[in-house]
Amino acid sequence: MATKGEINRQRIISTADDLFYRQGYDHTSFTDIADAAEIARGNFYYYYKSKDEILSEVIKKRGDDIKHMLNEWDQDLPEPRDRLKRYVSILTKSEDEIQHYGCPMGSLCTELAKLRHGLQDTANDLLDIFHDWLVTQFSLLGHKADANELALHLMARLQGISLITNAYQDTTFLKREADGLMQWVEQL
Amino acid sequence: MATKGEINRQRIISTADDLFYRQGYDHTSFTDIADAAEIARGNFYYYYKSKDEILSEVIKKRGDDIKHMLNEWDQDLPEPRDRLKRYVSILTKSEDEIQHYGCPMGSLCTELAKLRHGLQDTANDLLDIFHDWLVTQFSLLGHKADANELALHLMARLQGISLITNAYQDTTFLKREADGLMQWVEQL
DNA sequence: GTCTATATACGGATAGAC
DNA sequence: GTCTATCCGTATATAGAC
Repeated sequence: MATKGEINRQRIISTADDLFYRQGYDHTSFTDIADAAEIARGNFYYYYKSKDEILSEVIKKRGDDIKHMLNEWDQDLPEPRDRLKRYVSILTKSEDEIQHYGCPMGSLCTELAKLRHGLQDTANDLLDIFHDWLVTQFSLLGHKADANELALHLMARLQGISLITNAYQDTTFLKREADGLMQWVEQL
Repeated sequence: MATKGEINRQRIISTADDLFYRQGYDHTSFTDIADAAEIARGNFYYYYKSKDEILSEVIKKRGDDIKHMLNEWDQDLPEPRDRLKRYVSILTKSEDEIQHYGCPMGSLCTELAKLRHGLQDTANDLLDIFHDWLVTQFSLLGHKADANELALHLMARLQGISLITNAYQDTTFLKREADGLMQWVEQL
């Protein structure tokens, strides 16, 4: 049963999630979140006692979302090679978001590193979820010995492509690189 | 002749340059810069009329620094392949900075995109300086037709490696990827 | 649980004495 | 050119009426 309080808590977190992605964590104020979620600013602290706590919940939510997505991929795609291709296709499937706001994980990790924020390690857990899943897929493909290296390599490729696409606000490069990565996965 | 005013202007910009890199632009206050440069906060506006103007000057300085560096490389290294290797070796030569603060250009572009800052295009000019230089080197190497693609590809690789290194605060991956890129340049 | 009003700190930016 | 004092807006966070 979803009480009204739980609905409000969820709305705060998903609104903050969206705004942190589009504007950055530090640059997003309580007023921004309150206005977007249509919840009075003062009423806010009834649900969460600090901005850090909201960030912590946002990261937790993102982790749950990623795990849920990877579980779906595992169920839909029995072949590890198809799963890796699905991973690469994140680029083309979310090219509009990447163009305007970059990668949600990558840009958050970059920002928290500059802020020397205490939740930096927590944000890295998001990278680890993908990393561990990729290691599994590369291992299943018969690259057990260098699965860790391949996983990090592929993640870094996606991060670099996202960053350049976001900086130039243009998806031409992204499309070409996504094609190249698909062939790379194909030939593994 | 360097007047005292010019020395102060330079000190403000190079202090801001350093702090914008390590803390981010938005997160760096006038107080931070004033304290680090040992110049009174009020005295500050005698030299620059806004924080944006300081950012603009910092970007200009970074551009000048990059151009100067590339000119030196051109003079020291007659072979385009050696020049490309020198570019890749940025990673290992500045691995400590990358580990703690990421790539100065990449992290600035990422931040300005989130802030929807008016100087975003100006920051992209820094990327263009490298891009144009890389296009020249790939063309000289006989890859004139796809020099643009190769240049963007290589830049994105460095950005991805820098971001992952910065997030995990570990240079193991960077060293391995730098080796891989060296081989890639060798086999072109 | 929800609202208004407000405390407190710090941001960028300015005025004016010296 | 250099300093102190200060304006004004906004940030996070809290108090307390309802």
